[in-house]
Amino acid sequence: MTVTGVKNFFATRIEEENMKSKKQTQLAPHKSKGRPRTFDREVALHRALGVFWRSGYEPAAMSELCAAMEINPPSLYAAFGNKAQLFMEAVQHYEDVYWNATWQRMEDTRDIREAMATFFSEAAGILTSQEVPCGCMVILAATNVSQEAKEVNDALRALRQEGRDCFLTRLKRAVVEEQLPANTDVASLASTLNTILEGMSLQARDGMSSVELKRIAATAMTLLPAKDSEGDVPQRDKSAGVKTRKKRS
Amino acid sequence: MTVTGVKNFFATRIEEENMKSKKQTQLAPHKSKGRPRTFDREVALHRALGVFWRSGYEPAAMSELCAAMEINPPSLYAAFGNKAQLFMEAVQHYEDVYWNATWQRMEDTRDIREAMATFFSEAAGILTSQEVPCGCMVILAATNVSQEAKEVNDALRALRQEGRDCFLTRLKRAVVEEQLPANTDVASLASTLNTILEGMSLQARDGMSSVELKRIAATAMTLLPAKDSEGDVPQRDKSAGVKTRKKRS
DNA sequence: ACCATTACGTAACGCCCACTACATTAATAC
DNA sequence: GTATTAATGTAGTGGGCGTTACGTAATGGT
Repeated sequence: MTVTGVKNFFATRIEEENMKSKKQTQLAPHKSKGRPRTFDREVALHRALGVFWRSGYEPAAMSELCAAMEINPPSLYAAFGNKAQLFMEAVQHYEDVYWNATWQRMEDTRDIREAMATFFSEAAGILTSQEVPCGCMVILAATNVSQEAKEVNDALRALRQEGRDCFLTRLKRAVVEEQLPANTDVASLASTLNTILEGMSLQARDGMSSVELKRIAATAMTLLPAKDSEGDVPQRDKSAGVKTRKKRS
Repeated sequence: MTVTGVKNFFATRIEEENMKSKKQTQLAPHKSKGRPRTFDREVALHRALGVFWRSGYEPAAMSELCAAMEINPPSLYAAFGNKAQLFMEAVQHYEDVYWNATWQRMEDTRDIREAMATFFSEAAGILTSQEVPCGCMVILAATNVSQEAKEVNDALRALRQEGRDCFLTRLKRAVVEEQLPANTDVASLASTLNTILEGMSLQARDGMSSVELKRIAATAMTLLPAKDSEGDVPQRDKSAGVKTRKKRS
């Protein structure tokens, strides 16, 4: 959902294997002629994801990736193209495995405050889910890269922008559903929430615990303006008045 | 003020010149015997700062630095030691030139809301002051560095922590001065403000304008709980009591 | 059986990095 | 003057990076 155009950032795909054998990784018999590969492509990709997540894009050396994936350079290049393509595929995998469900849950949860609180709480968990402090791969893995990795950074920046847009869409819906005041500055609020998410990612990389991050998340929830029944700024109150549920896949 | 121990992170200083000739850069006559240097050390340092700020620590190549500083490698190494020491000196210079006044102003401003609003507004200006999007050097210049640059990253992490501590100290004072409710969770609030500052830095590096950043800053100011005129309950207090306030100074 | 095709392991390739020998030049000390 | 000290420019150093030749091994097609 949040990730739409990742695979298209590198149009020249050396590897089109997933076209002809979509589901098979190692179990299904291979249709093509040559020697079959001796490693599980998805397992290798997942291991590469771990390296990229912990080290970042440029500090992750191909030798390190090869060691973690337990394959040699020629196998890696034959299966994934090059470092940038491997990284972008790892990012796609990362979003699918770690974030998509959480984003979807934010969209599905009716009450805006519960939706946001749950999202940020879960985010705090994801950001600290690795054994080593990492933060969010989309946010951090390509910061401070040299000029030649600009394409990768641009791709990740687009994904970060998608996150901000998700916040905005969700907040707009909350206004329509009268869970937020009509005069709420949803644009600034969405940007601020996205800013906090990115900041939390930096904090997580600095070693902040999940508990502390969730405390920040809880504090950030006070950014959501109280629903004005009629007056100005009363206390927060949740008498659920949900109308429609916009499900989008 | 915020920067205290930068110079001590690299105890082995090749260059102790600033001990024997503290103020002279090029103007004052040199006391020592040998051939005098033909470049202004502070000017060179300032140019190095620009390169590090825009490129980050590791992407900044020594060749790039030499070109910007208009000196050759041997002169650079003789004057600054090595890349890490040059960077830390640039960080010190960066704090002095760009941030110290702003931090100090936050401390000096009586009203907490005005202090915070001014700080974040000025921060938005600093983060976008370079021609190229950069963000904050302390926050971003050493993210995603390889293992061998860990010392540099640790030094910057300590500086980031100092920033959070500055927020905390200022907030505590505001509580004492009864500008914030007594039950304010100053620890979480300080962490959240620091998180937003770091997030703003990432946004700035992604190209966000000063205007948008200031909009975020204004939105973030709603995090500050309203001053309770009497014993009312102005702020949510669901996270129980807060302990573990680490006082460090 | 034989070929075409594909993945494999070994061993490198060229490039750029931070860093430095070395001879030279320019100042002070005596 | 001569000696001493220190900064300079040229031209490299070794090392790690991403990537790839190349010969071999293992499959399917016929």
